[in-house]
Amino acid sequence: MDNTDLLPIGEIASRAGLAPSALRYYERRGLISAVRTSGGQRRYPRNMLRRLAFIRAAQNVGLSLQEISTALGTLPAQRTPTTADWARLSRSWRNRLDEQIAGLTALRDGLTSCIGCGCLSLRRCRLSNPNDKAASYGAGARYLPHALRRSIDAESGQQRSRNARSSTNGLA
Amino acid sequence: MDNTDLLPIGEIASRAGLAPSALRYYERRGLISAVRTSGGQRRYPRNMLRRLAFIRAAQNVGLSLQEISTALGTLPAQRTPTTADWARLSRSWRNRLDEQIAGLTALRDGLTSCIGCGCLSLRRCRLSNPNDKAASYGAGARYLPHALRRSIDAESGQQRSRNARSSTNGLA
DNA sequence: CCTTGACCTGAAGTTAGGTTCAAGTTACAT
DNA sequence: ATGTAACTTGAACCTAACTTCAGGTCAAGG
Repeated sequence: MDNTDLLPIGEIASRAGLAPSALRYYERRGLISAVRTSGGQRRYPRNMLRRLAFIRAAQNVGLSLQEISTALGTLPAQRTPTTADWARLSRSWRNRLDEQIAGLTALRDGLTSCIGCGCLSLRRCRLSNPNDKAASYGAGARYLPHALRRSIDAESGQQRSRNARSSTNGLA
Repeated sequence: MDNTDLLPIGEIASRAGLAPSALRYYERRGLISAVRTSGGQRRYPRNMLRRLAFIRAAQNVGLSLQEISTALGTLPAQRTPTTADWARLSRSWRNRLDEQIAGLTALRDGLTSCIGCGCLSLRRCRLSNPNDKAASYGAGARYLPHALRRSIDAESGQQRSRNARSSTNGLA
């Protein structure tokens, strides 16, 4: 029951439902660490499973490894995190999930009315472009979860350079 | 009002809220096409905006370009798609969104109870690994939208090759 | 005619989150 | 002592959905 039992990477990976390569990758990214045997092999304490579980749960909520890394950084450095520590970290997920759910619900409802009226991609449709006015579209999409969002006000920007304002009409 | 007014790529892109490079990319992927001027420049009819709106809406629902491409392939080849055509395509999105919403809701509710009991990553938590048994985790995750899912039963597989069965216990 | 902004192509680069490979080393059961 | 499964590393590769770049062409106003 003492934590002197250290597990090799394959064992930990298997129990966490991850590939060993993923654990090495996480280590490179600074999300986890391991002690080493004299021969250089990684050994993990059992509570690493908690950390890995947290990482997976966070990913499922839609957080990037970057965000997860930041969150993990707020854990106490020298003592083993308590359940309260983990709970604190996961508390903020709720809002995120609420937002995601709200966004998808809005999208669904918009879609439903579109199907009802057959207006998809015609004027007055929340899901799509008005007939001739640019990009007022996407009103619903703003509520979408980050991982689901594409091409709307993303930092990879779709009309940020030249040709943003083309000619006949602007951004409406 | 006749569709002899053909728009250049910058114009169409701007109105659709996309980058010209995205349109060229879609063309390479076979999602759209364009007529060309004698000089080889692309010209798009106005109703291309519908198609682009569809593509964006579909992406927002979480479909990949591959899936969208398949869907577009079911449109009538020689006539201009009607609103009914577009509505048919988008009808199936509803189920998808319903599933996504249900999945996120389940995840949120699981999270809420986890926060309540402080059990995150301990036994009996729907969001995380049981203390010592591998990967029964993910039950909730299966309901997650494709774009949000990672590392659970994805085709990029996390323990599919060797070391799937490590030692002390299997997949539970 | 001439300028200039928009357009063309193919190839390469980008980000995220890993996986796969090659070549070599370690750990442990027998 | 030894066989072999599991481990090590760095580098290259992977998918998706694009963007960026280089080098060159087109279109339209004046």
